[in-house]
Amino acid sequence: MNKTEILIIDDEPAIRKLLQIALESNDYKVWQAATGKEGEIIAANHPPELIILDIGLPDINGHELLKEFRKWYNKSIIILSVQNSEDDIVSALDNGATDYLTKPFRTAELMARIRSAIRRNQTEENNAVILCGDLEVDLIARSVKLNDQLIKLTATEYNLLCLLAKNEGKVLTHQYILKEIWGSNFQSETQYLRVFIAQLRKKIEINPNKPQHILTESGVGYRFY
Amino acid sequence: MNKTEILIIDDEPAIRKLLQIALESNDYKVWQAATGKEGEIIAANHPPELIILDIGLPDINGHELLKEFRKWYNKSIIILSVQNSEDDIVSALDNGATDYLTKPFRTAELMARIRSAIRRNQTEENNAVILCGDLEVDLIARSVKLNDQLIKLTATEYNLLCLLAKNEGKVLTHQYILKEIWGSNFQSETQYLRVFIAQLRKKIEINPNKPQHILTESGVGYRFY
DNA sequence: TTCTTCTTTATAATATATTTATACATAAGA
DNA sequence: TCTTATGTATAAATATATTATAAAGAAGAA
Repeated sequence: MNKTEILIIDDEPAIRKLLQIALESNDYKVWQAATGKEGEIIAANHPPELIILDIGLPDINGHELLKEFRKWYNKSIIILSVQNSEDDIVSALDNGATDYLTKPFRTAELMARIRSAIRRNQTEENNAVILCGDLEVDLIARSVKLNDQLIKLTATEYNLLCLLAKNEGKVLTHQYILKEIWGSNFQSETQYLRVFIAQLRKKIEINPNKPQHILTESGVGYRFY
Repeated sequence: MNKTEILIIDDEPAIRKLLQIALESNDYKVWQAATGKEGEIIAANHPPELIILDIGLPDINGHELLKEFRKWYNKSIIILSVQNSEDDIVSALDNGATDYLTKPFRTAELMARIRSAIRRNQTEENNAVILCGDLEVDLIARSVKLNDQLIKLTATEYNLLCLLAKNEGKVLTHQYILKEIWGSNFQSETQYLRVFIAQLRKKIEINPNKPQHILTESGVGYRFY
């Protein structure tokens, strides 16, 4: 079982330490950043399930940083602040903050608000197990079952299937899939995708010639059911 | 445009009035209940986008009521309370409350928290579907349904239908459609358009000879309903 | 190292979509 | 009524996309 990752962005070492201890004892994996810049880098490299952001950072205005995050990061962001001004709170919430707590905060309350925020992240899309007819994809165990029979997939095959399964019913374009699985330099390598789709079909379709799960949308991409 | 509906469950008439005025001036439709029982009935009959629940109701324990709601109601519930005890807050959040404010609250902050809670309810999927009688175009999934039956369209057919559906009721000229779908070098290829309109009609019209959705505006273009 | 497994590249066969062509239908004006 | 402009129906020809298959190359484990 992978631990849920949380990123703390706060310039006060004492607060970071306090949070770290509280979070780790609740079985979270903690990343820490003392500046906004550092926080952005860590978040980009290891997108966490939740960000705790101190609004009063030395290097960058917290409200601006929040807006920056919200351009690409859509999980929870809890704001910590010594400011208790209503304007600050309203502005942060309207810029997409999930919650806003003023320092000093009560640890148990913060933990409850963190649990609540993380719970809300878990929409069906990022569910732990995706069920689809005879097919079952367990995102935590990284296993795939067809009619309760374990199926062996290579890393690439698994990643591809996950991407499709997480977007059940949606057409994913070739370009999008290539970008997600191989990276943005591979967006024109449609052939890779074809080979791997064929391999996946051989493994997860009852009749690979008449696929039930991975459907072709000619000229556009693939769709999973 | 329908107003977003909010249900207030609070036994204090003064608070209800205060909230009603604040909410209505922010263009919400407000339902009110003075007891937990009443609140459950209203919520069941008119499921609101958000519930504001006073935890200290006379007829029923607020925490129990919250649990009851969470068995079937999965939109936002904001708790109001005179209690500022950490246990109360933690318990409410862990039982599925979206947020928790203590009375007296600051109106602007409450409004911001309401906006934030409602914003999170709105997944992209709810916004990107064009409904048109028996026809449904899902722009995210890139799928088209006729009477809830999935219809298979080619890339060009789909693009054409989208363009028409996005401009429901407007006449789109041949030239404009050709420019949008095929590019500006194809503005004189009226024949392409005719072929594809015919194909679309075959697929989305109950009776392609008497089209209900794609109407011909002779000499000008096409109009979608 | 050697063997195995996985990924990348390449090719022919097949399927699907788009374009082009032709015949027919309808309505408006001379 | 005939002509003309516009639209519909249909299908063949062409272009493009996809599948099936296999071999070459790369990476990893024994």
